[in-house]
Amino acid sequence: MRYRAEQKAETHEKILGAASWSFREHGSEMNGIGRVMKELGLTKGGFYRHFKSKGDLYESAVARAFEEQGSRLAAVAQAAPKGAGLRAVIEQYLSPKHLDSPGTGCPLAALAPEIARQPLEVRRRINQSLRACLDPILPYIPGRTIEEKRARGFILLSGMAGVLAAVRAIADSPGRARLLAAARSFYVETFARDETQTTQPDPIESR
Amino acid sequence: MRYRAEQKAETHEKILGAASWSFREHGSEMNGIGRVMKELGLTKGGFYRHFKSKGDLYESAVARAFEEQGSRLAAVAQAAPKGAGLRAVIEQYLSPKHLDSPGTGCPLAALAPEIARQPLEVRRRINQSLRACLDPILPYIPGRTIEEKRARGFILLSGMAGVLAAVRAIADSPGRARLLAAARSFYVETFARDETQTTQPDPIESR
DNA sequence: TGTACATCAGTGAACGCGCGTTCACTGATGTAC
DNA sequence: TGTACATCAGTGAACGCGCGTTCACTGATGTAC
Repeated sequence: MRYRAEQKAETHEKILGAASWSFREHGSEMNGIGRVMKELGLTKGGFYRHFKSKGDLYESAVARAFEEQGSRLAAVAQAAPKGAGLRAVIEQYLSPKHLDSPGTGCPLAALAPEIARQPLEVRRRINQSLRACLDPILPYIPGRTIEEKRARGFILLSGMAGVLAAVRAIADSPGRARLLAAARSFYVETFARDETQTTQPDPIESR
Repeated sequence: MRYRAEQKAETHEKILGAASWSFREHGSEMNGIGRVMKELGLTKGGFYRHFKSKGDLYESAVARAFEEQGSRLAAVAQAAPKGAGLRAVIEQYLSPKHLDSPGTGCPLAALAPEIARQPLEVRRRINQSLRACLDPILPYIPGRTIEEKRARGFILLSGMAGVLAAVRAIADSPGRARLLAAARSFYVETFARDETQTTQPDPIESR
């Protein structure tokens, strides 16, 4: 049957969204096209009207996830009080909510080693969106050149992603919460201390 | 055919070693029992004389990988000049060699998100070996209590693992090297600066 | 010391299963007249 | 406005494949006598 004219674009978006969630939540290998399509109430045969292959979907879905993550970071930074943008970003990133919802969270924390195993061509495309994901927080990062800011932003984001992934791997629940809180303090102190001290007087100092 | 009495234990070790490498190099889902056994010149049917299931192998191999990583960290720290143990650990961890050999490197950098998706029971067992992996570097970490040292050690190791995994995901080779070097400087400065200043006079200060 | 037997690490064929992908088909909608 | 036709998003059965797992079998070695 043929549907409304915009239907195809809508379905395409729905597949992308569901896959973007599913890949982050379960990893690429554990989650098949069939499952993604079934979640949307569709059959897997129709998938190939929208994407060339599973690899094509993976590229698009992970790239999309990085773009979404970038938007989220930008929104959090902008919503924060003046001079506390980076701190807000760190606190959101290392929050219990982000810890418990990998499917809607940062793709770096959910998929980094898996992305590293992808062929060069796939990594190249994903790298572009990773860079785009970093851009929104660069204004909040100290550094003389844009390259310095980029490097420091990358170190911050990948470090936090590592902590998040590692804490997710821990079984003991109170231990998780404690380590996540300790990491939050550490990253705020290390990356956002200057920010809160110099740009705005802030009576409540962390630690 | 029956082999020498010690043969079984030897084969068991060989499977464990090959799987430990293979899981880190290719991830759990992309690497099957058949491939691991074939690498050893064996057939996959014989696998079940040594392990209950693939999951059993995964647990053992990842735990083994963490223990090996712990030994490596201990060796690096002990081989370093007095007062530069942590710095040596960081420089080894964030070295180009470690970057290019995930199969023999830190399992946290190669598998963290995948471990996070494992059932609770598996994570519990792996957590023990993760903790054991952390122990060797605790003496080099500042902190008033053992819990403080553990938290700080965890933040250091998981942060570096995140950086390593993220750099591995980058396609551009000079960019990789540059970011890895920047991360190395950052972690040395942030975690090992006190060490080189207080415990031993060191004329060459990083940065 | 020599012989018969039990053991069991490893073999290789077979299994059911879910995967990614293909394809003939369907039928509601857009279009041409 | 009404009718005939073309389009193509989505269906559902089928495919080959590699996976994890099972199992009857093999045969060199250890052990009992």
